[in-house]
Amino acid sequence: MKRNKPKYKQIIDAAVIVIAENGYHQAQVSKIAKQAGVADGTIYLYFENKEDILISVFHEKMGYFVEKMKEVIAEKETAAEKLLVMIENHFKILSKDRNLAIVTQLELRQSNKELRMKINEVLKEYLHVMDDILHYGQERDEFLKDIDIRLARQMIFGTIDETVTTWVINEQKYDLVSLAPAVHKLLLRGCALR
Amino acid sequence: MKRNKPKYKQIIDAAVIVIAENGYHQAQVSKIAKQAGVADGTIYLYFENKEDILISVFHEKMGYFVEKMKEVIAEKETAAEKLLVMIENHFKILSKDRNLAIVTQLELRQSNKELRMKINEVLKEYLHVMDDILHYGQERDEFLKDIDIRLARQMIFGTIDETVTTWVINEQKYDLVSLAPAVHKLLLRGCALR
Amino acid sequence: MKRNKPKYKQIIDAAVIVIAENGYHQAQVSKIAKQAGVADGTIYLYFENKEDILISVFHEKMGYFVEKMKEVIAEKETAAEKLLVMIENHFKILSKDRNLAIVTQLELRQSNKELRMKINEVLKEYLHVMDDILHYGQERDEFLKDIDIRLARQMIFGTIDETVTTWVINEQKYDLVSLAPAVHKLLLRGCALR
Amino acid sequence: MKRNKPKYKQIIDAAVIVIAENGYHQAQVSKIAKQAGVADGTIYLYFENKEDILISVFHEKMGYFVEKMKEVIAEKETAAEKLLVMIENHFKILSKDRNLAIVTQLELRQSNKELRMKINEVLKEYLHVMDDILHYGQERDEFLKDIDIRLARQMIFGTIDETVTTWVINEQKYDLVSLAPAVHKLLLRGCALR
DNA sequence: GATGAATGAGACTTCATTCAT
DNA sequence: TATGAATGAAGTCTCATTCAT
Repeated sequence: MKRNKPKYKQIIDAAVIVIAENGYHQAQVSKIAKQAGVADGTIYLYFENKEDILISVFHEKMGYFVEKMKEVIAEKETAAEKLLVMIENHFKILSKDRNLAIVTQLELRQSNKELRMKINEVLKEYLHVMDDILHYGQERDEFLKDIDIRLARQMIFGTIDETVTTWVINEQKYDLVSLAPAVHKLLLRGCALR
Repeated sequence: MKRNKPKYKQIIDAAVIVIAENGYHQAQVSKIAKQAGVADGTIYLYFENKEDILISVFHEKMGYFVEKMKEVIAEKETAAEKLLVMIENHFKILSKDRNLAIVTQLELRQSNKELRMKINEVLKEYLHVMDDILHYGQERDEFLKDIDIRLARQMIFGTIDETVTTWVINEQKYDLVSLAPAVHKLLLRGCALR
Repeated sequence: MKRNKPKYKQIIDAAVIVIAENGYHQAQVSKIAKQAGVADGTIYLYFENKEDILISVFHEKMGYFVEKMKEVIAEKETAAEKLLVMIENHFKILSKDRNLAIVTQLELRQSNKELRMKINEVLKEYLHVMDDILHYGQERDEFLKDIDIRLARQMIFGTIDETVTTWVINEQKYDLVSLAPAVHKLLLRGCALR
Repeated sequence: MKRNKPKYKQIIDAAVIVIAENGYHQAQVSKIAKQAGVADGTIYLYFENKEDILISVFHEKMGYFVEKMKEVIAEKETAAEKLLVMIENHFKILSKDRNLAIVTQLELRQSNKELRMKINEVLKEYLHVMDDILHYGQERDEFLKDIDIRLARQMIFGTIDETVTTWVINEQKYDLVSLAPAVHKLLLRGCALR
């Protein structure tokens, strides 16, 4: 399995750095190879083509993401708490790896439709985690029964994503993680007084 | 003023069609010219360069967007109603012009960072409209006083945007406009029972 | 005769200014038209094509050049004196019209082979003036009988031309005309002590 | 060092041939690549851009030129002899490589101002060789002490250059090298009887 | 005579991918 | 396994010239 060889991860990590530093359109295969300390041709021993590198970047990082999420969520009892730790950890992981944040929020979105479709496939697993929390909340009578799960998930993901993107665009100059409680509250309670 | 000449709009409209049908990276100037029924060189009598076409597409369409929004919002009394018509009209406009929806939600996001920065400039005006509604709601004691306006706006925009994008990715096969009330309710009330 | 209409000269003069200020390759027909205060299309009522403008520039200016030369030369008795006033006037005319100097010494030489061949045709008349002086000098026993007229003319023209070009490249920052006597002496006496 | 790899010289030589045969403005990169027997892209492994090819052509050939000159000049005792062998060799080198003659005398002069400035830098070394001979001649009391070195150099270079250009324009149909003694005599003795 | 909007051909350069070593 | 030199397709933009008004 190529996935487990050292050069595989070496190239993935090089890709994140090169894309973050140079932007998606300036991340040539030769630059990634140089950053990874291998020859251009070596890339093709581990990846089908350039697109495969980018998908693998997302796959690899998102895999860790979802795994981590499931872990922290399982430790909490209520749906509200689960949602909070999910938001917190989403913010934490991207705060810790600024390059990854730039790559996922800005650069990878410049890829073509086809690549983005494949990225969305990977994303789905994360979206399912959100759906699970929502169902769980409804079952426990924490969340409204009549909300449309898909819409609620779009609200949650859209809000989190927009928040992170705004933070990245503003060059990460404020603390993202500390926004988690307010975002959490907003998602739970909405804007209205009631 | 070139902006008012018929060929200007002709080219803008051609660009939307070509980008929607072929994707951002396959929208060559020659294709746009052909679609617009003009010579390649004519494009450059009306636009500085290819990027200028794309910015102008966004500018032109978003200009209409914001104008329309301000109009329908002004007609409503409460902040809640204003928010509802904003969501409705956002969905309506993109539902009516499916090509535009594809272009704004998927294709234009593939542009490089520089172009996206310029697009963001245009977007800001729309975001201000959202801020205005939020402030207005707080003044009228419709909305919670302690919510962070920026976060709330990110929730609103993020949710709307994510909803439209999901709809476009699913090839627009369900009715977007009819989702407006549910999205509106979610944004106002959140997920929780309270 | 178009040559005598005011717009003809207007365009010629505009061409000299535009070429001097922008360089040969940046002297577009539209710029010349603008400088001349006419529409692009009007150019083509007076000139066949762009090349025709450039040849005409040279023709028109060189016509004056040769005329002036013949005039001042006729006033002198000896071949040596004739040569001196020729050099002096060559330097004077180009010193007075700095734009023309730039155009003839630097810019017009960037034209293609074909155009330069045509320019050379125009130049020939000037070269004949030099030949005439040389023959006259040999007849009067002022000049060596055994020199090859063509080579001598190449020396005279080459030296004058190289001197003017060096002066233009050095941004005309010293007085060209005052070099005339030294150049004259060099051409007459050569470098050697004898 | 790319300069020493075989393809580097291969491309330089191809450029000389293509420019001589097609003219400066018709010397497309693709033609040069074809003539050199490499792919278009290969050109860019050895040269920054098209201009770089042209500068390199001049640099490479002129380097040989100056080297050769210094060599033959060193072998002669008197300034007059040095001048003679310089003229002879200038004529010889260009006579032997007719394509190079066309390129240096006609085609490369069509380049833009910027490129010509860079070419002039390379030329300066050759002009210094002339200056050295002139100084040497003055020290040895072979040449007049009161001549202006720069003017004299302009005479020498202007004459040689004009002679070669005339020969190239006349399609090289007479023997250039045999003109060397007469040119030499002219430069030394001038036109006058004394 | 005068205008100026429209035309459309043409070339430099990049970079993902290959393959002989 | 690993290398890296070589490949070659493909697109933006300029500008001389035309011609309907």
